[in-house]
Amino acid sequence: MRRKITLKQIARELDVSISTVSKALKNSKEISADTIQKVQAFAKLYNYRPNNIALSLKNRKTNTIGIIIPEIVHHFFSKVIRGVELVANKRGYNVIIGLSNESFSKEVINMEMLANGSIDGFILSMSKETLLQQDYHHYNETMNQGMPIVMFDRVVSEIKCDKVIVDDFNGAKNAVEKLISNQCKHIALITTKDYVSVGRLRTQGYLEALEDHKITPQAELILKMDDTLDYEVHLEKLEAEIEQLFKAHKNIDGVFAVNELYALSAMKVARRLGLNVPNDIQVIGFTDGVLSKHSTPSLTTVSQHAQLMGERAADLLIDKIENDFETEEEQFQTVVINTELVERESTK
Amino acid sequence: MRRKITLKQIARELDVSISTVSKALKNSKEISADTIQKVQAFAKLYNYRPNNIALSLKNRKTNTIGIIIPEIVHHFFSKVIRGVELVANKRGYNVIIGLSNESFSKEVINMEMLANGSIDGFILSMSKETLLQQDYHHYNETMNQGMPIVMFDRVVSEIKCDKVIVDDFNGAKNAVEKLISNQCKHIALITTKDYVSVGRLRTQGYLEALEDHKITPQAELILKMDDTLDYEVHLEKLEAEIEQLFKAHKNIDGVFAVNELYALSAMKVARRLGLNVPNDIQVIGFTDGVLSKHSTPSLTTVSQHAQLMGERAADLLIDKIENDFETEEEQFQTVVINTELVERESTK
DNA sequence: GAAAGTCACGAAAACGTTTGCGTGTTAAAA
DNA sequence: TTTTAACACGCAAACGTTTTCGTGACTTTC
Repeated sequence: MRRKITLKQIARELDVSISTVSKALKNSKEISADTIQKVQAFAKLYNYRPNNIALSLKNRKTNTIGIIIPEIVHHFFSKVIRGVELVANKRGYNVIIGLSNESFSKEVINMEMLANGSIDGFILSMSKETLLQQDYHHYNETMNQGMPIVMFDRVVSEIKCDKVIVDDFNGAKNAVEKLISNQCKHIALITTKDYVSVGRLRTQGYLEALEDHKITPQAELILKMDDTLDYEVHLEKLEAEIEQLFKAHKNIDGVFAVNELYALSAMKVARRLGLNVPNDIQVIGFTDGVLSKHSTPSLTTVSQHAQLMGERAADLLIDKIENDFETEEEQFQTVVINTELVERESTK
Repeated sequence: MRRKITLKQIARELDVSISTVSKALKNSKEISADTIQKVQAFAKLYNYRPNNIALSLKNRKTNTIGIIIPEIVHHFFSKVIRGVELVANKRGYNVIIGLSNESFSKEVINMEMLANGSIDGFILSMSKETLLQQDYHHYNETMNQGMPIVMFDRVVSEIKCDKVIVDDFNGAKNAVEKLISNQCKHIALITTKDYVSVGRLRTQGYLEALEDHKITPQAELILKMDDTLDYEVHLEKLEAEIEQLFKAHKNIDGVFAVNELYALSAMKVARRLGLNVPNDIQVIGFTDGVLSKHSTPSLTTVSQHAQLMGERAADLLIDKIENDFETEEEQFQTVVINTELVERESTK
């Protein structure tokens, strides 16, 4: 039950000074071979490891990055974390997580908790509440204190920082074009309200795909769900609305949904109405989730490469941290991750 | 771009000593009202916050807990993390994560990286490789250095520490009894090889349920999958084996699977063979996943209350950390989380 | 034999806190 | 006026490192 051994204790035992021990462990040539051997043997015996906290204080560098996300029980975010952890570890960093739970105040509190020396920089995705309130002061304050931030997925142009985003627009456009080339004539869109940037961009992609193919978008074919509440809660409401949509427009033969659950619900409702997927209706979702792969029929989706996003974000952040000799005139990058259409059984 | 302000800087600006500033901020009555007011105003203006690292060094306490898990892209583990984060945050702790990726060496490296002062204690679930190799030296070394460990889910009796586990045995037994009471006469089991303790316990629960009801277990109805490789990879092999099982034993009318994917595969194969779930075959899985809820038919499962496990583990760990005046004669607890049978459409 | 150089090590400062104790100034008590 | 007490503050150590610089003891050089 002995505590971890320190330089001071080694020094006392061996009757040398602390600095001698420190240097000996680093094979400094200031120290005689004899002493080096003696110190290293002793250190090994007692399994000496430098105290990270002391090092952090001395170097003013923690080798730890913070990641703030709205939710962790979510395939997209956990994949991002995996990516972050992967490169962080490879580059000698630890990862500390904070969950905002989609709440503005929890986001602020979490960031303040970590910003006071615990980490060297942030990777974060904005909470819905922050997006709604459009209050970004905490980001700017953090950056003003010299702490770099990399945002991913849910970003906002008002904040000047490095960003990693998915090409939502083209991802959506490609998906809808796929439906069009599969002979769909009446394509419905199931999306979120506009304040979530990704929802807006995906909607735009949908619209442009239609227009490019001389199809006039019909407002009645667009379902905008309010997802402020947890979407599992709104499942019934969602299904009811989709059912209404399908009944009112029996000619719908394609559906593009901006997330996995919406797409699955569409398939479920279709089945309930006696429609076959993909023969009567083809469905494409936008996600990195696990449901798509294992549903029946399995769902064609726009993959976001979440893990890659995490990796890129981590690299971006660590690069910035380690190039502290900043060119003063900050250069911020926005990395765009290309989506990929994964074709499964829900399309022809 | 000014760095965070420190006590020293405040002291210099206000022409007092560092200790005066420190005390003034704490409303010490050693300090005059005037000075307190002056210092606090200045500190507020510059948004002073004590440096966590310095505090950690001084107090020899980081207020951070480490969590080591085999995989994060997994509903069970991410729910556990959520639970841990919830109570950690509530009790003033941060959470730092390490992923072992089911590898022994990564587990060791991660733990060593964190054990050198970065955290006050560990919450962990063993990697499969560690379970296989049965090499537990790193756990014991960590604990010998005075760092408490709480294990969850994948535990092993050889390690003396606090534990949080699921009642795998009774969870499985109840599930199988449910099938029996639903008139199933020939119940198959799809499980993993025995080295994973949870798989073994669930298998035992299955066996005892049968025996309690005077049903003789048949070895041919038990499918033991090798899950050393990522199970998504083995999906095809899994389905093939299940198909073979179903074809060889056409009288199978119930299936108990030790995880979500096995259960889903069973349903899929059943459908392919023209069998109706739940009319011809009833299926129950063991999981906390999201697939069960959204599959068709939705899957009856044994819920593990993953988030609760995380919460209990965090409470246990923090209790131990804060009661450092340990009674020397260590008392370790094992908290058993009861499972719950969530009935959905895959059973009658 | 004196000057210069090498060797092996220690002292001390620094990172940013907290806190016990010492001390100079002023006000109250004798 | 002298003694005592209260007040308001500063000093210094401690947490565990790293690193610059200084220094005493030898060794070499001329």
